[in-house]
Amino acid sequence: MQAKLNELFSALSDATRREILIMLLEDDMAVTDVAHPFDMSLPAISKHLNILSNAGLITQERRGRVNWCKLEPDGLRDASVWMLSFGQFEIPDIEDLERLIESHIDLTQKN
Amino acid sequence: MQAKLNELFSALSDATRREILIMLLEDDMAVTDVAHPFDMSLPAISKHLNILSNAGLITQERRGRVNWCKLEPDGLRDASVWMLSFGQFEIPDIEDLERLIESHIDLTQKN
DNA sequence: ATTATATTTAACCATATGGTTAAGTATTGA
DNA sequence: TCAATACTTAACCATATGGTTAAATATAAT
Repeated sequence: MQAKLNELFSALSDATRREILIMLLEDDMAVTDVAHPFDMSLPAISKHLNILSNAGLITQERRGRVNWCKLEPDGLRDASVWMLSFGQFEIPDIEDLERLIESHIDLTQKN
Repeated sequence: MQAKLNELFSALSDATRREILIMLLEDDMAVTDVAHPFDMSLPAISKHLNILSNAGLITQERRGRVNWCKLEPDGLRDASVWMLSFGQFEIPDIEDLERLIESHIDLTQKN
């Protein structure tokens, strides 16, 4: 359990990886397409995707030469259970939430 | 924002630090007392506490020679907002939640 | 004044992390 | 069959992380 949480929170602690997750909210993507918006080499992105896979946040399915990346919807569960059971955070301001959701949408549309 | 989230998730990615947070749910504690249950030097714990402070998860208040550590109730807010806005995790099984909360209680009582 | 307590700072170490480039491996298209 | 595409693997590098011990600092107690 602790090891799993370490992996999960650690995977979430990198901004590139969080952006990848948000991109995958829209749709499944090939590795090359995930890499496209980033100023970073393909192997670097490949590593990030492995980290997200190992944390259970995405799955990858190879079809031909394309490796399709998709969100694992249950991936955040353990982390969210921990945070809820910890129970010390405020119910977030609904406007914060809306602002952030919109910023995700801006992000996925600016490409 | 991204830097703040990096710091937050990164602070949460260590099991020692998560345990410290859970201990502080019970009550404010002096650094030495925080260190007590861990098989780790005092300077190591001191570093962990700094990381938690910088992430905004705890505050420290020096009174005399004792540095009192207390939970910062709003500390998890940004992280929880991000996770909620991401919105892809299941509402956790209520039994998972109860089991975990009890495990926190066990933890704080076994001392 | 001296000593004990509570904690931090400094210097160090091993391993982990996040990036790079270059080379390797399948698969697809011409 | 040959070349292009879509990756992954390997080797490397700089910096970060999480621990250590030893020394320094500040307060409290004797």
